[in-house]
Amino acid sequence: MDERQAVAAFAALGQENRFRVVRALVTAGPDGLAAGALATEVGVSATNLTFHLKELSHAGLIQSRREGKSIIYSAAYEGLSNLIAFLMRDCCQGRPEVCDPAVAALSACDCPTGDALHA
Amino acid sequence: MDERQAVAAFAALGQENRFRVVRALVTAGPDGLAAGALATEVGVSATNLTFHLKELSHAGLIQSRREGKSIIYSAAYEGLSNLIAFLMRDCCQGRPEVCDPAVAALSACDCPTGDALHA
DNA sequence: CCATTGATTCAATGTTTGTTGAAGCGTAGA
DNA sequence: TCTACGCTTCAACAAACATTGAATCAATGG
Repeated sequence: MDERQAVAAFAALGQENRFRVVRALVTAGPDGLAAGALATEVGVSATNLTFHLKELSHAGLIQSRREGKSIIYSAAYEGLSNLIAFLMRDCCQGRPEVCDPAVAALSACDCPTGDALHA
Repeated sequence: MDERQAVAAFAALGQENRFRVVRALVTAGPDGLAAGALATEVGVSATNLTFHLKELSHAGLIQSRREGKSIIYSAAYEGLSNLIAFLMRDCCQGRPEVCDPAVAALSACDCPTGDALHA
């Protein structure tokens, strides 16, 4: 991930409705959510949602697939992790002030990666 | 850090010139850089830089202090790490697809935190 | 084939954001 | 105190962004 992509991803996340979309999709897991369900959950019109979904897709943070009449959106985990990795690499630079708290947060997390850090 | 703050921080980083400012300040370390030096390094006018610095300061990503005629800006490490931590907590949710690569990036990093992970 | 449902495209609009140049404020040195 | 320097404030403007409603497209069921 280069600077241009990272900035685009940050810009995509720097909008309330888009951020909520990503959050909802990450929470939903790999199965994702249909556009209609997303619109309801986030509280925006279908038209407006489409606009934001395009933006997020272009930033590599989400992906979509058709399933019958619905279009299912899901989080692009790789894009998200690349963004975190880029942020850490960029901020780390020999300074634990930034990285340590991030790792601490990860350790407190309930996921397998967090568990591994406990060992 | 709540959602509102996180979105503001992402929006702040989602602009090329602002992103470069943060990068330059993180690289510069705790000593920071004078506004003039920053303007030169990022390649924007003094007026424009002030605009972006205000934006970043308001997002909690940088801080400033006066030193003689100059005003020295420096990275707010706490704000940055809070952002990373928030992103990881929000994205992790029991899924190693996101967290694992981030940790891998950290491990490859040359900083003390990365070194600790090697052990 | 027609009607219906789910989602996108299009055009229009109001709002926010980024950029610029001129003017102003604070600090330091002569 | 006068001048120079560094940075910020202000006002103005252009560009980008977010939102809306009407029209359109794709898939399904009767």
